[in-house]
Amino acid sequence: MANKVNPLTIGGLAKATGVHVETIRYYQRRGLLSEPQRPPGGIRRYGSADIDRLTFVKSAQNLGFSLDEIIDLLRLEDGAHCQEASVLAEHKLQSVRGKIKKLERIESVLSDMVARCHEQQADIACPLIASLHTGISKAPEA
Amino acid sequence: MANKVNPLTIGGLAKATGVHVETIRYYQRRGLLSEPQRPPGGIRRYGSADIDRLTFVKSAQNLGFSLDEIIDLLRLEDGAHCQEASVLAEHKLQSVRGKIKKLERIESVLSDMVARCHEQQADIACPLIASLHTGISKAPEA
DNA sequence: ACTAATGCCGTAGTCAACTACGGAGTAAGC
DNA sequence: GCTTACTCCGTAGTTGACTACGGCATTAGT
Repeated sequence: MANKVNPLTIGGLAKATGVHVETIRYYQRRGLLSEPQRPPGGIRRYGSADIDRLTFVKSAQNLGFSLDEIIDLLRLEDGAHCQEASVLAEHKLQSVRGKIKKLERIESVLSDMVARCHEQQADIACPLIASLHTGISKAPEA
Repeated sequence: MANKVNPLTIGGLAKATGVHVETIRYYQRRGLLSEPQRPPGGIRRYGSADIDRLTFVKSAQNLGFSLDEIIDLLRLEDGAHCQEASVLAEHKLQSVRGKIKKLERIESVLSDMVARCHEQQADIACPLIASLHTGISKAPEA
């Protein structure tokens, strides 16, 4: 009973996209992907539009968008809202840059600590442990 | 009934450290902070050792350690296990560097997309939305 | 025609790190 | 001595993104 344009079962769609079946069903429940009509007493079929949609979701997710944010992006999906979409993307860009800054601070503190551990020869106390007691690494929120 | 060495109630400890009362109690349940003896029919009191401990936890958390990892660090807290501690820190350092790399890739893709949105004048389609459909931004796992 | 594999569907569980709630006991200020 | 605030304790709810389960229907392969 395979449709010509929508040849895939949900399992096939899962294989084609690398997205777990249960995750696809979860996305449908969340409204990220529509559920095709189910032929009376039959099985739903999926096609390239669905693959594309899942690709979109995964791409956006890889860029750090949450599912809720992706729902927003999907509302703009026709490309007629470039302005709006780029505002969302700029916000995300700011937050990504904030996270990078924070991680870089962490990196420098951590590598300092590790370096001091390696330098230390016959000292008694571990400089890493000691540092943690002083609250040295407080990082402002991103 | 305030103790000379341990003058703080749990609420005072919360204020002194900026850690929510319920969070302190949660840490006690998780074994990150011990519960002082409760005088018969009385209330627990806390002191500077507890402040120090919470500072330790928060510092480590700010460095990206999970509570489970912090429990490990606390086992090494006496400073006699510098070697072990620095192994944990080096692992964490690797993972932090991985996260930074991944975020930097995301940053460059996002800023590209935003830039193309801004350049675009009379085009029809939004380049940002278009990019998301191609799965362009797939980032390898950290 | 029969069987193994899938699909469908609703509900429930997972993880991490909290956060909230409710009711009873205790402490502190006036 | 009264009132208000705080403590104690166990349990349950939250968030985000899934992941699993169970039972029945349907489909694909032989």
